[in-house]
Amino acid sequence: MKRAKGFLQRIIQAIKRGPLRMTRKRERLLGALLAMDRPVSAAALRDKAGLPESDLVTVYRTLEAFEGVGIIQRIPLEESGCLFELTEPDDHHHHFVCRECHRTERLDLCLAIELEEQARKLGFTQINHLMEVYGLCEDCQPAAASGD
Amino acid sequence: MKRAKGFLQRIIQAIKRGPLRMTRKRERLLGALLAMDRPVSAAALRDKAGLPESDLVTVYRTLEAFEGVGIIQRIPLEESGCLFELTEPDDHHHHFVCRECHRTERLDLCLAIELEEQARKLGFTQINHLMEVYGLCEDCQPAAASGD
DNA sequence: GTGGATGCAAAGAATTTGCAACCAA
DNA sequence: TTGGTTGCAAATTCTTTGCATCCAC
Repeated sequence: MKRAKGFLQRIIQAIKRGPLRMTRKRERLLGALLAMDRPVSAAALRDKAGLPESDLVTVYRTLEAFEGVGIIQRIPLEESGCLFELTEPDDHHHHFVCRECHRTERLDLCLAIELEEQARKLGFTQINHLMEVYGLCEDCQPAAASGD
Repeated sequence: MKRAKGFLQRIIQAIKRGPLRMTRKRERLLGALLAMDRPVSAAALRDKAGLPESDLVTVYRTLEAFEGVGIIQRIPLEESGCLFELTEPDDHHHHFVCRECHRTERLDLCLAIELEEQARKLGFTQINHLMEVYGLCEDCQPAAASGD
């Protein structure tokens, strides 16, 4: 999943286009997101960015701000919580998520067109959809014991 | 969405088949679920069943038990929380959910086969998937004011 | 009688909010 | 200077847990 060259530039542009400001913390968070290049939880991101525990609030606020300019996508986990992924503004896609280690793989199957059509027929507007696949990845298989 | 005649009987059988017991509270909750015949939150179910506020714990425990025998399906909401729906044991389907009033409509489109195949290819096991469509239903449209 | 069910209180996780101090543009 | 950003503490929401008591089978 190597990023295109101008990715970071486009992201910074997207941020500065709005009323948002680029601060040192945001740079670090952005750097960490780019370095990891995979969806992470808010806490994991904070750690990777080298921010102290108390800064979880800043992480959430930053992610929310970034989500607002379309460069962060939120991936709900099966039970609770979610992961955040740095994406190009119009790159819609879903994921396979390991429910154990949270490793994710990109999923390029989507029913957006059909779902929105059906939803509109039912009278819905401002339609949005969610689709994620959960399972145990190769590294998290239960030790194949007796027969469980 | 009228239920088949023997629905309640099959449900009670499913419950008694396991180590579960039918108690007065469970009967009331089951009755409320049947009466509403649509997905509801734990709190709404408690109210509909006429149980006191303090019984939310019992509602959650009951729903968890029922989920275990396959007669309850959980529908995650867009932001947080979820709805619970009474279903026949093998009736897999998804939903359109109004993010405002939580009204839901059944969605009979599903990519289960494709998703599981792709997931297996990636080395995943114990695969599960989630797909829900959110929007504003007819009754919850924003008053079409100026141009917002 | 026995083991599952319930009541009450309290814990828990993830995320959000309020407000004063701070700093990027 | 100005208004977005951050720090700290605390609140919120939804859900789960512990444990003594209760009741269905």
